[in-house]
Amino acid sequence: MSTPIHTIAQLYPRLMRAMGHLRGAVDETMDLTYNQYKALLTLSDIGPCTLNALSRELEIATSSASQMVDRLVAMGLVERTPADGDRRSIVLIASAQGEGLLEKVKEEILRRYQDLFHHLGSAEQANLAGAIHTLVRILEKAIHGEEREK
Amino acid sequence: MSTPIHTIAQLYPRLMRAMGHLRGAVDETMDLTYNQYKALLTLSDIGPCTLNALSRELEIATSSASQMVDRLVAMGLVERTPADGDRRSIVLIASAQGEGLLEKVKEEILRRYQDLFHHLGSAEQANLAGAIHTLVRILEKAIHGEEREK
DNA sequence: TCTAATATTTAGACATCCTAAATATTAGAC
DNA sequence: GTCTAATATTTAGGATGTCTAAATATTAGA
Repeated sequence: MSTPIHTIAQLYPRLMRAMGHLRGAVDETMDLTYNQYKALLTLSDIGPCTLNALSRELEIATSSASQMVDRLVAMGLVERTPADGDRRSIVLIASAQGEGLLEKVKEEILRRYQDLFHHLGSAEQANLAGAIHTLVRILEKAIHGEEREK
Repeated sequence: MSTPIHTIAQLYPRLMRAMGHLRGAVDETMDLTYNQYKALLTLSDIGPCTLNALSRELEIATSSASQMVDRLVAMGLVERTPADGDRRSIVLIASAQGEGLLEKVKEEILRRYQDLFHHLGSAEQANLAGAIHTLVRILEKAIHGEEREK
């Protein structure tokens, strides 16, 4: 038996390692840990939100998100303000400094990828970009479908 | 400017999140942490090796690998034996139990992926498998090229 | 108004990672 | 041949990131 799903499961370990290298390229470009980068980026992407919403998006416990935000606030990258309307809630936003850092990291990632991929011919670069695009599109579709089922 | 590399850098956050879901599917299928799974799988893939070789492969400090191996040995999944020839070295191998666990996890990942992807048509499943295959092939080529430069 | 639900934080525990230092062994200069 | 430098691993101490459970504060609803 060799369905596409078998192929995917079989490729998973190699995919995992290859992605590790791609992530390593990101790690090297910043002072943040990868999880801090992920949290800041998520916050910037989804915009002002509560701690609850952020923890749901990151798929971690609310208490973990609380501590993560503690560190980001201490670094001046995120701001905590009380929500008006519900005094239990707080509103989180990426600070101007946080947004600036994300911008800088984005540029550095680009430079790092140019180093990593400059050996590939332009056809292979285009194939890679196409494969990533396809992967993201289909995975997002599958994940979205799964979430609706719950 | 919009080269393929720009596209890749731009897609990176979405790729990271989508891959997170794929990894989540793995996490749920086992009692090991993800890092323990990764270490065990790597050990199984590269075969008997020293701690140094394993830490290089996992791209973590040797001392971190030492602790990781401590836990895997305590669980009976890995065996530490003194290397003959160089008494400073040890040889690590995945135990029969460790290999058995990897086999079981592989089957469970397959089941999990069948759930995750069953909504997609077979054409989309084939596209996804193709994209992953392309991604792995090209990333491994780029990484290999980079390592040679060092 | 009192109880239950919701939003966040705090506490305690474990895994993972790091750097630096300790230990043991081997290799190489001389 | 011996002494020093390099190598392989472990141990120690510290930071982050995660969890569950419990504490606190506030809101919603019977």
